[in-house]
Amino acid sequence: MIASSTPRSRRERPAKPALSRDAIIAAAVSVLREEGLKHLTMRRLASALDTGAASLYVYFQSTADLHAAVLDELLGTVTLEPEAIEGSWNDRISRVLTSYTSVLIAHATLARSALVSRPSGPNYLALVERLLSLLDEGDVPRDRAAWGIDLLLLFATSLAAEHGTRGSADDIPAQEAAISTALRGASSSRYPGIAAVGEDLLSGSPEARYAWGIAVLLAGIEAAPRPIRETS
Amino acid sequence: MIASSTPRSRRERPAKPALSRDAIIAAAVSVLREEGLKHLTMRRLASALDTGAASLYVYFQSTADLHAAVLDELLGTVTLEPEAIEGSWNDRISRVLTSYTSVLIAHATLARSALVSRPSGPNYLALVERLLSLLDEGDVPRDRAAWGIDLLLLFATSLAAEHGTRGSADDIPAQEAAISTALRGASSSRYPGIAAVGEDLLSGSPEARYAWGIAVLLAGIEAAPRPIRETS
DNA sequence: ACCTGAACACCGTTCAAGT
DNA sequence: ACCTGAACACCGTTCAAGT
Repeated sequence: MIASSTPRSRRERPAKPALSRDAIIAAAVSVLREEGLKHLTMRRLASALDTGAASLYVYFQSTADLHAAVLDELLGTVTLEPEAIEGSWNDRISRVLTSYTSVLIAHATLARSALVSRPSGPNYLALVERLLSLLDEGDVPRDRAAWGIDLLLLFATSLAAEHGTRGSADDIPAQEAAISTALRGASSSRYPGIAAVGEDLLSGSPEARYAWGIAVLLAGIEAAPRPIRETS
Repeated sequence: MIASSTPRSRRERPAKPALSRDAIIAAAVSVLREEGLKHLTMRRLASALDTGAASLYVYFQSTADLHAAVLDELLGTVTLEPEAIEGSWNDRISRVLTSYTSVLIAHATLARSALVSRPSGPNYLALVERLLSLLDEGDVPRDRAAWGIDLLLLFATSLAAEHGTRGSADDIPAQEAAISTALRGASSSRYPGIAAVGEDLLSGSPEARYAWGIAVLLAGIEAAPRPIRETS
């Protein structure tokens, strides 16, 4: 009578894959692509892997840890060597950063993770390396390049974070309308400066503003010497 | 027998204050100060106000909406007119932005809200107004000032968001150690640029880096003309 | 109009117990 | 060592019902 639990050996279905750090990251990326970061939770991911949430804690200490790993994975798709070789080093830096930003924007909310916990994986290092060499091409002094990269990446990351999750795409117009109304409605007696500048505070496409931002940073990095801490 | 529910009229305790947008914001700020944004939830806030979470939805559409209101409230404490009148306009701008950043840092995670949904309340407008006038003092062309303010505030906000919630203060050293190890461990054959720059990628106090960042932006804003979209 | 309790549909993380 | 189910302590938001 002992119905020995036949192990139903030959797989009856896609053979539940063995758990591993890489397998989990792969599944996480696919959940991210299909449902967004909001749904990339330990529980949701576990169910995608046909296991329980607790099992994931063998591989990741926390949700933040998981997000960092996923981010590093995505950073692998950044284009470090743009096709077009012509163009100044400025242009090439700008293109690399644009690629970085669009990867982050595509995966929305993830950019905010990047802001909170700086990545330090191999793909991030490769990006830093590339930026360093481009700044070197432009004869930017090494000490400024070192700090400048932080600024450039912070800017690119922030813009992605901003665009990233302005809620669902639906309320972007609503929100811009709010800001726009606030600015336009600003009484010119209380806010004369704002009234004088007017529409220009909001003008320009995101792309134009982004490009100008990079230009400002590069010009500034070339112009502003690093502070010298000297004991007079 | 009808024990008419005596309204126990004269207050037996601090007289539950009437609900109102302002009262809720005040309570929210105090929860924020005492427990941090992580605990500033609809439910927690409701219980501080001795009511149910559902009641708050009469005044705020969502948690994001609530956070925006709280942020605007805090922006009221930014120092727009530093005492010391001496110093260049550069210094004064730097001081205003520093005040803005420290307000955001003090209330940690909130900076991330600022990144996602740009504030548009009166206190934010006052800040923009002040920055405009300082840039005007520095003879920065109006069109560049308009876009430049965005850059300056984005930078200040991002830095606050970065410092804001690197998890609990405990693991900041751990995280910096991770980055530091990653950078130092970077094989000099694979990452020659990083190896060459070395420690300098991580050098400097946060304050020095912040100050340099502002200097870079101001120099860049003065140097980089706005793009002209001309139909040749 | 405002307020409420209860419900729906979720979370992260821990832990004792199994293999 | 790895995996699991169940539990603990929470969430945001909606809704019918009350005042």
